[in-house]
Amino acid sequence: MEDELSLGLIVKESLETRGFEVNYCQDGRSGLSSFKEYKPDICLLDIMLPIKDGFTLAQDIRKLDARVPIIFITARSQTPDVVKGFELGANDYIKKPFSMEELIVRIKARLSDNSGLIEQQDAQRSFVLGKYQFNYDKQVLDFQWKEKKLTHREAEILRLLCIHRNRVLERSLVLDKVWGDDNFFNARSMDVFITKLRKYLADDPEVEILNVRGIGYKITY
Amino acid sequence: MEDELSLGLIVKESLETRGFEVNYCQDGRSGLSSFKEYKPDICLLDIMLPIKDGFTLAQDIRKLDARVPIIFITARSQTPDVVKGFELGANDYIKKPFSMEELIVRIKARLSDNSGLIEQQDAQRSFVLGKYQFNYDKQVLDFQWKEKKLTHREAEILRLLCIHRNRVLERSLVLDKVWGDDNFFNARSMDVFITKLRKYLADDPEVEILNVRGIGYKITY
DNA sequence: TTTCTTGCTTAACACAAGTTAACAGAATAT
DNA sequence: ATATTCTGTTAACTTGTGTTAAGCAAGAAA
Repeated sequence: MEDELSLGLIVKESLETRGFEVNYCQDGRSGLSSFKEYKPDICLLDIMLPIKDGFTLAQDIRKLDARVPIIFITARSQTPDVVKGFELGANDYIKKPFSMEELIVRIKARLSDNSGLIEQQDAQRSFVLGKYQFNYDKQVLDFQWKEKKLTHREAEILRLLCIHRNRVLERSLVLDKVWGDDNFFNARSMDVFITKLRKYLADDPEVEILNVRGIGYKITY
Repeated sequence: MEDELSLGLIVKESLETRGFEVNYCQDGRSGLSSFKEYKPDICLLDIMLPIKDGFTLAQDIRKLDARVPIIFITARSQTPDVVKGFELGANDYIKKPFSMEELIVRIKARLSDNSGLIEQQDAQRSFVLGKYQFNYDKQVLDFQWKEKKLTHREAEILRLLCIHRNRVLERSLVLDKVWGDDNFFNARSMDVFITKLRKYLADDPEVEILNVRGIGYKITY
């Protein structure tokens, strides 16, 4: 959805070259009906559009979809315009002239915002360790019929180990992620947790938490 | 976290004038330790910082927290710098010179990205918890044929837990939202409510309220 | 070997949270 | 007006969790 025929077409074609599917409209009214029809993943709007301006279009789109990312791409670079853009629910505001590379990283940034929570859920939350089954959310470690309840700390450390299966997990990374502070005492505390986890995992000799002296730990299974 | 003493201070003071709480660091290393200590809602980084540059700092922060918004504010406006910034996980990239108004709307835009889903869920008033059905407005918890009436307090706490499903719900947040005051006695009172809720939810072992020592509770189902 | 460092293990400890019951005030019923 | 029930708070005691310390074991360096 762009104004100047030439620039709009250039953007459209550049994006298509990089694998984006683009719906290009030359005025605000057709922009809105195109939005309704195609339900795009993201909207790039100019402000100065014929028939219905970009600000109004953004408002209309927001009424239909509170979450779709809206980026203004416009020559109107005055602060009040930028502020208005954001206040109408835009997620970014790019001033002309701009480079295609910058436009693309900004598009990707806004696309990935919305998948943020999904990504988080993607982060693995359940693991099979040899004959054990570990569920991070429930904080339980199952072995055959018996179930061992883990504390939050235990579960966090075990999850970090599992995510780094067969690779070295640095002590400092665990300390920063779990304790938020890498100091001597927390490091000693972590030793204690490693001992506990090894005890819990002792029933299957295939599963081992190996030490990498001076660096960290590595789980193998 | 800024470089030029003067500009950084101006930004800090402008933001404070508008009610933001600002932690200003003059080099990358202190920026990182300040991040660990204060867990800010958003990070504004310059690229050219003494000791540890802003790109590296951004990477370090991303390792600790995959979701906190990071905005680069910098004089380095070349496209490759912008691209690098976004690739390291930045959420916006503002080029100097900029207006405070623009900075503020961009900060707000990034802050609201992350709270978007939470806000939306804040409105949720009815939940399915494993085999239970919980209606916040009616203050009832249904299990199969039987219906348990909840008190207002019980319903409020259960709702907060549900909204934060599989995430840790901080004690202080509950105390502030439900009691309006986070003190020792209210905290003990909250313990009693947690015990009650666990009893009510005991019929489905899939539903559990887990404790996270020193922080709060997490419901899983 | 000796010496130094790093990691392992156990136990004691402090404090956070769990449980139960008694209590007090408010709301409701008699 | 009085009794009863409901709701939330307070208290006392128990249990759970994470930290600290101390001694020992294993590796690396001298």
